[in-house]
Amino acid sequence: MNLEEVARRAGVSRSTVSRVLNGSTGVSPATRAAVEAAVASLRYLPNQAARSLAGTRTDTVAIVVSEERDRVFDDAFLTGVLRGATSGLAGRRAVVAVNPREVSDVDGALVVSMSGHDPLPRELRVPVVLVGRPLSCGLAYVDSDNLGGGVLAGRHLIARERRRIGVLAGPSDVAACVDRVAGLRRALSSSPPAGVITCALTPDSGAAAMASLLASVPDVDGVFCATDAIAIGALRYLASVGARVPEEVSVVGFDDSLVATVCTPALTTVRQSPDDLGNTAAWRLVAELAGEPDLPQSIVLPTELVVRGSS
Amino acid sequence: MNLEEVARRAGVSRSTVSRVLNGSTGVSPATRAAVEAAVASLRYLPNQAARSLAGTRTDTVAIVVSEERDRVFDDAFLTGVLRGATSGLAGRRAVVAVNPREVSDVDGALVVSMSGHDPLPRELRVPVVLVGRPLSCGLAYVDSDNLGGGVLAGRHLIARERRRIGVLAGPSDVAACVDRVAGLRRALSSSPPAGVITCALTPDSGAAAMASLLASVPDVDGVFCATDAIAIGALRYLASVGARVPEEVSVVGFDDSLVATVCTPALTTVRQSPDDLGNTAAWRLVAELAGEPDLPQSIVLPTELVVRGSS
DNA sequence: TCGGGGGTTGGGAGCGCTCCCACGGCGGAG
DNA sequence: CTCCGCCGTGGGAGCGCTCCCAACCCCCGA
Repeated sequence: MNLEEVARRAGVSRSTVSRVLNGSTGVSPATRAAVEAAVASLRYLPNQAARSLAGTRTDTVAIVVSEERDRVFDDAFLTGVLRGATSGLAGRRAVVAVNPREVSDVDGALVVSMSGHDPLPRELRVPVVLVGRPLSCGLAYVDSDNLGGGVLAGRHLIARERRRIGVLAGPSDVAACVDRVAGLRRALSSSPPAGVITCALTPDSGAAAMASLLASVPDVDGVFCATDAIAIGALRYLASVGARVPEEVSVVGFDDSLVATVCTPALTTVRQSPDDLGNTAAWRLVAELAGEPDLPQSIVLPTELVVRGSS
Repeated sequence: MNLEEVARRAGVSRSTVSRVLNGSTGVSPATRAAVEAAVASLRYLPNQAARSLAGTRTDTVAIVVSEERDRVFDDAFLTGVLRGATSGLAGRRAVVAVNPREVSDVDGALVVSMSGHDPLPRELRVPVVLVGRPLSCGLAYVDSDNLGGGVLAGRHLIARERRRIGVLAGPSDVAACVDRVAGLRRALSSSPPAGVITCALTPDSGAAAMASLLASVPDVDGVFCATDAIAIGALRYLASVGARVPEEVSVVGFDDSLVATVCTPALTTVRQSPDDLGNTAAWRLVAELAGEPDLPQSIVLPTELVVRGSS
């Protein structure tokens, strides 16, 4: 089943069918109708390989998940982004890859990378949109309003009359964490945090960080954690030393992952929407591929405070 | 950059380069080395579109995530399968799709579908391997040993001297749930469950199911939940009515998702490995595409009981 | 010495499509 | 009425590769 057959069926030429199938300017309505009828009755599907070979585009976009370290991504974050992205790709094929080097023959790429300094996106010779703000390079990106979310968390802790606030900040090379903590600092401007501990993005690391925070600031009464995973560890440690949450210490996380609703007490956190992130990034990439002018270099999606029992 | 250039650089013909790049029988060692050197120095990457067009395969596999209902999949399950699958695809490209109808121009497909009766895989005109046992069709599949896991859970409840065991069974058209419950029944053969409630795969639905189980079997002392998500709801409901877990009621889940470690008490559950599932399915598909004979129609991966505080 | 065969290699054809140019027919202007 | 220009259409070229067949070379046996 190829163009030629459709053309024969419609009583026109290959070229005309191609015109109808594509942008198709300058085809008379009658001809167009005939072609469309032939396409429908033959259930014709264009051969993507031939299209790519002859044309200048592949109608394929790479989704690169750069997961260098162990499971830095919240699984729900990743599936959300993936789900949003695939639905926003407007008919283009999505090839997923873990390694950007594997990527070739695509029109563009969506790169989900936690590490803010990842040089790999630059090596792709196609338009790239990042999911998550990069720390170093100047590529287009879509990100949650981590700074604003941090501000919300900070204001909330202040409203709860917390005065000795500690921060479990996550890694210093993860832009999202950096921004979240920056937001908190902004909200706390008059009274800076009593202690800031960097840590990895796991509950265990969060627990360890909570321990050292408590060691250096024994009277801490509020803890802002850069991610829910860290907060889970913090809660666990606090419980293990008998500190009451939220009476003695308020704990606020970030992400609103599923665990935030399940832990005890349920976690006050800042919600972001991974689906929207993926979807928006896909939209931005598609727009760029379509040649739309004046596209924003960065897009920031709102975050929202969700108050639960831990604060 | 095309074959011709590589050929010129290596001082051979297009055909010879092609031979080296592919299975390549009958190329002299010297020639092969020259070609490989040229390929390397030119950083040549074959054009996938041209390959697909000229050859009989596309080196592309579809990963179809058939997520009809709302979020039936545990996110961690999906990311695990995806991660495992992409790494097991042996260099083939993976295109992800939500709808099998979008899929064309692929050599084969991996279908992750919760619904056991999905007719869509059959419509794909390529080899298909399912992740998860289908209820109706006879396609090749890879699945966790849900039955065996159910048996482990049942034996565990018996060892805990539970005698009035209830089941929150999940939906009756989800093969994994059906199998898990069947395993439990097998372990409990001499004393069948005191009550079986079907429910959706969400904590809320689990909580509601726990309520009706408690209504019909007030003295229930053990609950087997077909998934951790259901178990979370059950725990929540039990806590809300003041039932002590595990003293009065033992609760066992299935999946060993992250929440199982976070809830209170931590959940005894059956562990499966989504990564292995995806990886094995990919391997099976690749083997079939490579024409390997005598491939198993079904592959079942082991599950493992993880005992925590809830039982 | 000559012919035959196997191991290597080269080149043509063609996959299905897009792009581009050329061609025919029609209407309006001169 | 003729000429020009435009709209709509057809067909050639060629994208980069694989597949197939033919050509070649060298070594062996007769």
